Amino acid sequence: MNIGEIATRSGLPAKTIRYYESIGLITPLRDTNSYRTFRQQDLHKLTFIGRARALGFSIEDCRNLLALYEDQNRSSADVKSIAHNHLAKIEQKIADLVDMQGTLTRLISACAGDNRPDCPILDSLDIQSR
Amino acid sequence: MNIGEIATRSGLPAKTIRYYESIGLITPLRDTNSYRTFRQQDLHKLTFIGRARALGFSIEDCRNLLALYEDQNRSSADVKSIAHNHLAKIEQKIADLVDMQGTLTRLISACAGDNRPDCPILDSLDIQSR
DNA sequence: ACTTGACCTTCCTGTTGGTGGAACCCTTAG
DNA sequence: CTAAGGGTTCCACCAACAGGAAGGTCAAGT
Repeated sequence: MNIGEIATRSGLPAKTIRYYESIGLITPLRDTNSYRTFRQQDLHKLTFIGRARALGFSIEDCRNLLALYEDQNRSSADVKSIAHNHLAKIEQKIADLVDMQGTLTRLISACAGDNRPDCPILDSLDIQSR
Repeated sequence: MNIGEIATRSGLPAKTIRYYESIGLITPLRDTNSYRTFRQQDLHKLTFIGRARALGFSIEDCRNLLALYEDQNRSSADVKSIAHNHLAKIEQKIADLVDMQGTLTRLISACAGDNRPDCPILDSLDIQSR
């Protein structure tokens, strides 16, 4: 398999796949013409990474998850731990964003949104108003 | 005011303030010794930017909000529009994160988290399982 | 006058996870 | 023979800073 085909099959852009190779996530073989040659296991890994990334895992998390994935002697506790830490970060992000959402929603609904300059949104950002 | 003092007063790191100058958000004066000299209006702007950033606005949004803030002939509709677009992005992010949260929560609770290798988290990332 | 320490300066690098483009090579069909 | 559509490397860029090196400046204490 050349990079174009594996890109289609894995759903990842060829650029991304080259990048993943450059950071050592995958190690495709090379043909005599210097083209990358991907095996089934590479497709496997790339699909795995694509799914993990879709769940928001960082590249470093993906690297660790891949290592566990390939380690038949792994403990599921290690996987769970990575996932748990990741979930905690996501929940923190959600909390932060929901805070912003609340404030913005309030400000937006208080703003007339017409051609006059008065604006509670700007007021709340201005030091004067506090 | 030197950079240290305005950093304390604005709550922003000196590094960040220098960065904001480098991208043209603020334009402090310079003393003869080449030290930056900040006026009250600079503190004002930095505080404004800090609050906008805390609401998740991008630097470019901040730039536009600052311009509107200083434009006495602004229309509040323009401010509201920026805020509205930003809110939409935040809500999209929340939705994405909540999706991840749901999937992760399900997977984590299905994972034993013991010293055995079997792991539904890895299974769900593996192509085999679909 | 000298030193010490706390400021300040610029410049360069690294972060995360890629994307875009240039310049060039390889292969195959018409 | 040439053109299209692969592939290759390398370099630059994005956001929004943070860290650190190397050096200039200032104020206080001795």
